[in-house]
Amino acid sequence: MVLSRSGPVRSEAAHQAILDAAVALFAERGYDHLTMEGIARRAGVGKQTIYRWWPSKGDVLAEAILEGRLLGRERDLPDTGDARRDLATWLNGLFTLRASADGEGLLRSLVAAAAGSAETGRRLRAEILAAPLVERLSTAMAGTTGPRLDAAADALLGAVILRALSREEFDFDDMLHLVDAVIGTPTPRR
Amino acid sequence: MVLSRSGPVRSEAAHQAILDAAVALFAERGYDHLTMEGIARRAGVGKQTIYRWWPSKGDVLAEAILEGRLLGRERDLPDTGDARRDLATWLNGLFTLRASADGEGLLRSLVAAAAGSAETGRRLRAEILAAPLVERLSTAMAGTTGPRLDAAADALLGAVILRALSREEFDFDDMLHLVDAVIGTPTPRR
Amino acid sequence: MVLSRSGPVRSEAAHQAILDAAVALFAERGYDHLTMEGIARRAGVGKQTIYRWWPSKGDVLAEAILEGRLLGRERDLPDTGDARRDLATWLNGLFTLRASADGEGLLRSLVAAAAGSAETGRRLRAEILAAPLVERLSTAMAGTTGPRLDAAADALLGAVILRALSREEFDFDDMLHLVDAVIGTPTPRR
Amino acid sequence: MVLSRSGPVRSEAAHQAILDAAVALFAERGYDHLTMEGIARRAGVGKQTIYRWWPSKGDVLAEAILEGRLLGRERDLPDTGDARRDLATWLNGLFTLRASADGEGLLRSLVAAAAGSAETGRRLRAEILAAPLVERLSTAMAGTTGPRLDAAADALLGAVILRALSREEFDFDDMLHLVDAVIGTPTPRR
DNA sequence: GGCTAAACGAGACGGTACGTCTAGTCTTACG
DNA sequence: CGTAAGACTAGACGTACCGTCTCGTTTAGCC
Repeated sequence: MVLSRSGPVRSEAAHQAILDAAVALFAERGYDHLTMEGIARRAGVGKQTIYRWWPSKGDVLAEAILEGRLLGRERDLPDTGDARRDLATWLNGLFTLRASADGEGLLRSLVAAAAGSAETGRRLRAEILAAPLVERLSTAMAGTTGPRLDAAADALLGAVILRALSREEFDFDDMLHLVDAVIGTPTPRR
Repeated sequence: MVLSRSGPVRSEAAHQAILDAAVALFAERGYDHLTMEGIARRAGVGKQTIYRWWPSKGDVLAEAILEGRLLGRERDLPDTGDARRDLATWLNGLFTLRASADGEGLLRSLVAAAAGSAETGRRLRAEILAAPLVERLSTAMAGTTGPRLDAAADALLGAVILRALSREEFDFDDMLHLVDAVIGTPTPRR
Repeated sequence: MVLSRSGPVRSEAAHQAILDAAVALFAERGYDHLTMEGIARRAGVGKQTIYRWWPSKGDVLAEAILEGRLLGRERDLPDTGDARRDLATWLNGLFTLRASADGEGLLRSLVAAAAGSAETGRRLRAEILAAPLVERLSTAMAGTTGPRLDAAADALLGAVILRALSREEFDFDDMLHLVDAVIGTPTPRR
Repeated sequence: MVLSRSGPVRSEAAHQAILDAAVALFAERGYDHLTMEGIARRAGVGKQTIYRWWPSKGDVLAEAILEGRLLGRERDLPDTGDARRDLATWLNGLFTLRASADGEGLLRSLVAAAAGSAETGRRLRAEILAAPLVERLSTAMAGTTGPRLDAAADALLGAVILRALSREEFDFDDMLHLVDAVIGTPTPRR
């Protein structure tokens, strides 16, 4: 028999409003302009209601990512039959993502969030690398599995992150080189 | 002929004290506990003296990195003749770096700094990847050069960064798999 | 016969627990650290149960005063035959009352309560001045009655309150002077 | 020679703006609706600027009283030659003071402030009782001085405070009785 | 050697956000 | 339907830093 306490239950409306607000503000202004106070204001919610359920802004964001509110469609890998180009396209898409307002890269903001919040960090890797990427990569690498496959996935995503952090320009060809370096294309041109 | 103004010149003592303080505080408490006010206090310097020469705390840190005050010795690649193991050792060292005080990873703090400051971002990639790594990698990859070589270097460092952000445990073997995935060791033993 | 309503009736246990808690917290920490939340917590009672029966913390306190839970014994006037000294002793006792915890004067806390709550204000004067003081004063003032007697009582108690608010030190002699000033002792020796 | 520190000096504009704001808000809404945040907002000042110079809202108010911004003119005693009536008039004026907005008595608010802040408490007694009252009282009491005179002054002001706290109605005649009780008018009528 | 001007330490300023606390209302499940 | 529990919106608390702006003091070159 369960020792269930009485009393009101978590408000789903507030829960959703908070996630909505967090995602909207994150997309508009980036991670370090994201504030608990701002989220509460936008969501029409008391600050305490946020602190009651999440310890930090990073964790609010982490839940939003998990629910696919951030990076929702960007995780879809194209499938043209050419895995090499598909991967490069997907990586380029990730690299190119912009937050609408001031052009601050969304990926860079996501990295800032990950650096500041353990939960977001865990999810950044887990969610983005999820099934589709690893699967396609496995095929492209002739059935490689296990730690070696994971390493390859980390290498691809990590390289894109590093490049986003560096603020340099990279184009589609650069992403192709990256894919080649990782899936080990036999004769790299040039 | 120079139109030289009169008056005192930049105080080298203050300059060094600021960098020292910034590095010390960064190592002790990580990037997001690093504050301009704290640096000024520790350095025994007026805040204005910092703002006069650097626009943000990220840029103070960037200069410290450039001068090798951060990651000084960690950038040295061991040379045992086995490039594969040397690279894995070096990557593992980078991954393992801890800030002394509260165990927050130094690499993760560095990433936070890079996410917040363009200058630090530029240098994170440029300084760490500098000559030694790329050179050794080139040898290990049978003379590969150009964008493909850069891609390989990005992949290695990026993967380590991603793994640091994820807060998961990775050991030396995992780093070996990573190196294998990138330099394309022919027959990876599982 | 009374048309009695159905359903549960006011819980006497809760009622008493609330008053007990309020008195205890008031004595420990003074009026402005007294909170509805704290009372509810200490009494093991829902906040709503308090709000259902009292509009403010001041009114909870007011009821406690009425029931003699606060200032219970302090209202007893000594009776040595010397009304002048008896009154001074009683006033001095009132002035000297301390809340146990941090030494904040109980009388001062009571005044804070009275300033914040009409009900407490009413009772502060009515309960403390009640019968014994006025009666003794009447005797001491040779049978004075009516508004003049009330004024004298107000003067005595008010002066003590004012002195408590001022945080200055007053001793027994000062209280004697006060009594003399009000009951009009013929030749005050300096 | 004074060891004076360098650096900016206290802003007189901010200082005055804060006192102005505090007085205005106090008069409008009473002591317990007075907030540091509200003062800062109204004064156009950062909260820290208030906390830098005063430990609590009570102390801000205390300074305002000292400067005569509160109770400025109310401290003037009329002088018609009839000390008894002059005193009653003055006491009645004090009792009758209203804060404009919601009718909460100003004197009661002042008492709340005094109960909460040592500095305000000290000044409530010291400033209001200052010279004029004591002097007039001395005359009215046939040259009485010293502790007995102080006691009489405390009795008058204290009684008015107590009456303000009690929320009962008192009229001019009641104040006359009070004065009579204290200055010892020989034959109190009725 | 006096003058000018910038760099310095110190730190006050108007602000924003923090994370905590309490107010008073509302919701749920129990008895 | 009164209750214990506690979630809700609202907003004040006092603190920490932000980046800017004085202050007076301390150096340089320059006349």
